[in-house]
Amino acid sequence: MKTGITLVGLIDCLRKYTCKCFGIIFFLLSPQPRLNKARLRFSSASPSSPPSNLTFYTRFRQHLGLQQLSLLFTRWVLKVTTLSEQILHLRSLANTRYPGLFHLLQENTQDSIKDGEIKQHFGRKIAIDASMSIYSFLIAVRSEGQQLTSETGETTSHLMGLFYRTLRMVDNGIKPLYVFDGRPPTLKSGELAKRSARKAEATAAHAEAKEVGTAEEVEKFSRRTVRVTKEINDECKRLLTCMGIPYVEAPCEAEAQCAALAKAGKVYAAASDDMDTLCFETPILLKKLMLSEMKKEPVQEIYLDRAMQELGFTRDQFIDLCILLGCDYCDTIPKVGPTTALKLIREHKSIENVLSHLGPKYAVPKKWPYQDARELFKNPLITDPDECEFKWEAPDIDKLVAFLVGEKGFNEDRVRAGAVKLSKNLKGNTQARVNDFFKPVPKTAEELAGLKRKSEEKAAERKKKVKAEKAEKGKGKKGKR
DNA sequence: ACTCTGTTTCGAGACGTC
DNA sequence: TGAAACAGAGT
DNA sequence: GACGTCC
Repeated sequence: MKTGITLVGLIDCLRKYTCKCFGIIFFLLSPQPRLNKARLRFSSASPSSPPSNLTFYTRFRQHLGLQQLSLLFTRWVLKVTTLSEQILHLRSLANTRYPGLFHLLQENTQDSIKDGEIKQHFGRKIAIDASMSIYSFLIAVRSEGQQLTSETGETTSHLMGLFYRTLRMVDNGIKPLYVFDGRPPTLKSGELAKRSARKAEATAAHAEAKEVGTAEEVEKFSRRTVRVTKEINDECKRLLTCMGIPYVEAPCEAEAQCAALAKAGKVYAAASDDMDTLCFETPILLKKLMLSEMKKEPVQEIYLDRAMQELGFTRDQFIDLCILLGCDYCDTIPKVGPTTALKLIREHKSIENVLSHLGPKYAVPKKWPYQDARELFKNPLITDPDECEFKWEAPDIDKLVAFLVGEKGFNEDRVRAGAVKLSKNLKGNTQARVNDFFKPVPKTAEELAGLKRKSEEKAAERKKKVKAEKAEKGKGKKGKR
């Protein structure tokens, strides 16, 4: 036995994770196991063609440096191979997200995307996907790799993140409305299966790292095993209630509910980094809302109507475009990327027409539920926005302190200071709207500037590429576009 | 030349102090 | 999980 | 802006 996972270690692992051996196999077969790269050598299995049982067996035997494996172990290997095929299958189903929609809008429209500052949204109500935020808090709010905890050892990272982020928003005059996830649609099951496989992988890798890996590795994998549990969600809801910040529960996807609220005019916009939200017809999408102040990055404001208008698309066409680009619900057609997708929809107007005019070069996935995906975008399961009651109220300071300080061990002064901010900004609530006077003004000046910025950026982007390659040579005259 | 695809790597919160 | 930057392949 | 702390 030279290096690598020991047989004992592996079996031990298996024992711990009987049902999760998915993870281990996945990990072992992964083309580039990140952990123990040097020690796991039999990793050349390509994702497209799972190794045969024999190949796997042989590799494994060689790896362990054994003449032959016991019968029991052989059986295990067989089982493993079967599982691995399933996993690889799952992986091949991996649907890509929208790597392109944002860029596509950037490059093909003039002013559907506007950069701004957080201050511009003073006084506005904004819907936020709570689960997304909470998830990122659980991953990011850490100290020395460990989540923050109360004295009793309960995680408090999510409360920490939610509390201060909400404070910051309120401080900027934003009235946040949090939207919690319900049950995911069944069409998403493929995606979810993929995720759970990944979780299993991470869990196994995490366990393995704890045994033989470095602290960094352990930390890395611990982040990947993060899950937003019901308890965590409930605590967050409780916190929001104490803070006087409203929330609603979506029957299904929070993104869809956010969009519906925005569409109905209940809130000004949906804030999300996920372009999916646009497909649910939010008139305005705010991207990178919270990054701006600290990192000096602008808040990106995306207008759906302008995007569609400039692309010359109807809503149906826009959705079809998004489906071609790739969404959570179904795969993409191989060889159809952003450029081709745009061209196809422009030419044929709908996926149906695209399909009937599609050359034989393109292999449409056999099971391609684009109609279902479309349906989900057009008629998502949501609660009628008119039935959503939400109000921003004064914080219940006593309860807030009891909860955060009493139960979770937060610093009392900080919590009280936060509560003061909440109360103070609530007063602006009734007055609000002072900034409405400002809005029309920037429209001329800023949009002009925005437009210039846009075209400059685009020009710069293209020139960068073109110039970098061609201007150097001095060969010069290729005014692209 | 253009497009699509695959690989790799990194970061992901918010606050205050210095 | 994903986004960005890069290299590679197919057309 | 680079760091340490929050719990």
